[in-house]
Parts: sequence; structure tokens; C-alpha cells
Amino acid sequence: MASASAQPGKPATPDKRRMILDAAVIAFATRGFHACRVSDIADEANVAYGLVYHYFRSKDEVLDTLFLERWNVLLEVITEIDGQQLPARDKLYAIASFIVDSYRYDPDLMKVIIVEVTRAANSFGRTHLKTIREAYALIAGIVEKAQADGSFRDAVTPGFAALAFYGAIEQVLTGWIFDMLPRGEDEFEQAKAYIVETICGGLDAHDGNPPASARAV
Amino acid sequence: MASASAQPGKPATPDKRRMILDAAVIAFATRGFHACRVSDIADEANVAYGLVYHYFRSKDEVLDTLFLERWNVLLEVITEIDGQQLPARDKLYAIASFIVDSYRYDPDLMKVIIVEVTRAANSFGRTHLKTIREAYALIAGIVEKAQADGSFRDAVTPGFAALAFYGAIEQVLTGWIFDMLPRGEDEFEQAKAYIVETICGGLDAHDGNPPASARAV
DNA sequence: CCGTTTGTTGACTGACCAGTCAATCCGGAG
DNA sequence: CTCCGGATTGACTGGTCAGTCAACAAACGG
Repeated sequence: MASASAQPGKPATPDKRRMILDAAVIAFATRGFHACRVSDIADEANVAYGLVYHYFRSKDEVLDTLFLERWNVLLEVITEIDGQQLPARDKLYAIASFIVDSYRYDPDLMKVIIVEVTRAANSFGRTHLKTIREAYALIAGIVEKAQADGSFRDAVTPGFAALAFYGAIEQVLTGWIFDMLPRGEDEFEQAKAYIVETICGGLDAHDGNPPASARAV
Repeated sequence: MASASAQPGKPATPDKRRMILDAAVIAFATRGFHACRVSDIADEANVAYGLVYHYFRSKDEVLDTLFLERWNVLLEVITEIDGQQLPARDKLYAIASFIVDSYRYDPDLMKVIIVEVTRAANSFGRTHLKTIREAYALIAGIVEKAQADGSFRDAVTPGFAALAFYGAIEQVLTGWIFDMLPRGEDEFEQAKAYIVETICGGLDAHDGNPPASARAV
């Protein structure tokens, strides 16, 4: 995560570009993208104002870079999970697990990505729509295969299931981001299980015979 | 929805305050709260710049007003639904229905509320956290009662179920807001059913005996 | 008919900040 | 030692906009 700076005798400072990105995560997470000034990033990185513009064309490009760096990792991970020979439910668990762990590992970065990009319908969200959709498509693919082999019902479309699954995850992260939910090792692990349990298992009591409340609308 | 203006002979213009609020919905939805200037609101409302400040202390207060107006209706509706004698699944359907219909009726307003308030962890979201949480608490209450009477399993906590349920709804609305999902009468109705079906029924195939994939993590 | 209150107008101000740029620093090649 | 190019600095500029305010209009009661 952090580079080894703060060593009194050493100027250190190997990769200023990286330092700026790391500083931007903190600055964006703390004040929000709009309220955060470029000078906040520079200050946080202990770097001159102008240097930010040496490495990035604009403040926007800094956020774009942060988002793409992380989201591409997510896409790779989902693809890899999908490639494994696993029940769909376990695949979904692995995905939820990765995202929750991403938050555990670097909450500020995930906060920035979710709040400033993924959910920002008027700015960066639109810019990165295509990239964001790829994740949905991969998840939908998992559901589709599971429906084909009979391990998932086909009561809802794969695309819709992906939406609900990802929505549940994002809402949990949002709960942590807003301090609505307690954070901690146990909570993180429990959240992973609960997400999958809710989406796959459902809330209804299954008492053997078809649920009484299962009626089409 | 709109007041009857544009009548050539009549100055009309009964309630300027309302006109400003309606104009703000359009302006915020189109450009986003940050990018939207107060003059955009005034122009959209066909009103002088200064009048906005006659009725509202600040640009923020305009958004606050829009949010509270609508969210309080939501809270009332959920409370009323909860008071009825209905299966929990039907209560959840009614709530999903109300929210989806709110979007159908005034997509711009719902877009503004979701994008600029509900999901804005660094600005209005924090301000209105308490109000937002009330909705979760009401939904959690419905789940809790259903678990007590046995119609819902208690595999997950009520609070978590509420989070997942609301998360799924918000994600569907977000899909419409981002133009990721097709909109139309059929799609709206189907979304209501799918949301409840996913959260209550779950994705797993229930073949009579306890689901093979039901294992604690 | 006048005074008061409330509604309405839009030019103006003060603050803020993204992005520019000319100057300086520094490491290495010749 | 000198020169070159990339790294680094931070003062400055230009434009934007939220919010103010002084003036004008309309409604209304006395």
C-alpha cells in the first residue's frame, strides 16, 4: 500500500506519480472530488502544485486513472473466477469476497470509486459506463450458465440478477462508507456470506412445498 | 405534473416558489447539482436570479427541500403499507412498486434524489443520513416481523435484508438513470416483480429438499 | 390616495480555483 | 566542466459563480 517514506535521513521519493495518486485517494475520499482542490492533492503528496500537471493533464485525469487502475483489476478477477470450475453460488461468493476485501484493504479508494465514479450519473459515471457495464455482463454470464445447468432458477433474467447482486454489494459498502454499518473483521466476513445468502437463498421460508407467497404479479 | 403556464394571454404564474422547485429538478437532473448554476434554475423557471434567494437561503436549500418533500412521502407510504394486514412479500412489493412508480412519474426528481443525495457520501448524503436511515429501519421492521411469524427465514439479519432490498431497487433505478436498462410500462412492472422475486425467492433452485448450495461460510 | 409590506429584478462583488508558465534544479552524457 | 532534457517549483491569470443589494412593482389596508 504505502511507500516507505517518512525516513528522516532520506529524501526517498521514488515515484512521485504514485505519491500523487495515493494522495489523491485520501484527498478525494476526505473532501469529495468537487470540494477537493488540486492544491489539497499536492499538499497531501508533499509535492508542488504544478507537478500534478506534469503527470496528469487535469484533475479529472487523476480520478480517471484511479478508477481504471482498480476497475480493471476487478474485471480480471471476475474473469478469472468465472473461468474456474465452481458452483455459481461460490463464484458469486468469490466476487463479493474480492470487493469486500478491496474495501477492507483500501476503504478510501473504494469510497472514491463508488461515490465519485460508479454512482455519479452526471460526470464520471457516464464517461466510464462502458467499463462499468463489463462487470455486470460478466456477472450476468455466470448467472446465465447457472440457469442453463439448472442450479439457478430462471425466475429473473441474468442481467437483472447481476444488477441485484451488485446493488446489494454496493449498498453494503455504502453502509460502511456512511458509517451506517459497523466495520470489523467479523462484519466483513459476515457481509460476504449475507450478500450471497440473500441473493441466492432469498428471504422466503422454503418449507419443502412451493412457498405460499410465490405468486406471479 | 406541471402547472398550466404558457397561456399566451395570461401572466398566470401563481406560485413562483413551486416553479423554482420544479425548474430546479430539471436543472439538477440535466447538469448535475454541482455543474448547475443558480442562473440555470432561474432561467428554467423564467424568473429573475434574485428571486431564488427570496424563497431559499441558498442553492443547497433548494436541493434539501426537494429531497425532504419527496422522502417524507416515501416514509409515510412505507409506514402506511406496513400498517396493512399483508404478507411481508406483498409489503415489499408495494414498497418497490411505489418507488418504481415515483420514478415513472417523475424520473428527473428521482434521479436528483438518488444521485445527488442518497448516494452522495460527501455532501447531502451525510446531512440527511438520519432521514435516509428511517426508511431502512421501517423496511427492516417488516422483515423482522416476517421472520418472527416464520414467513421469512432468519438466515440474515433484518437490517441486512433491508439493505439488500433497497440496494436492488436503487440499482434498478440507477440502471434507468444511466440508460443501461430499457424503460417502458412493461419494464417498470417487470422490474417490480423481479426485485421482489430476487430478494424473496432467491436465485437458487429449490428442488424440494434443502438447497444443495446452502452451506454456512 | 398614501404608506407599508411583500414580491421581483438583475447588475455587481468577492472569493475561489483549475490550469499555465517561466524559472530553477538536477542527473547524466559527452 | 558543459550542455541538455526531464523533473520540480509556486506565483499568477482568467473565468466562473454563489450570494448581496438597492431599486422598482404590485397588492393591500387604512
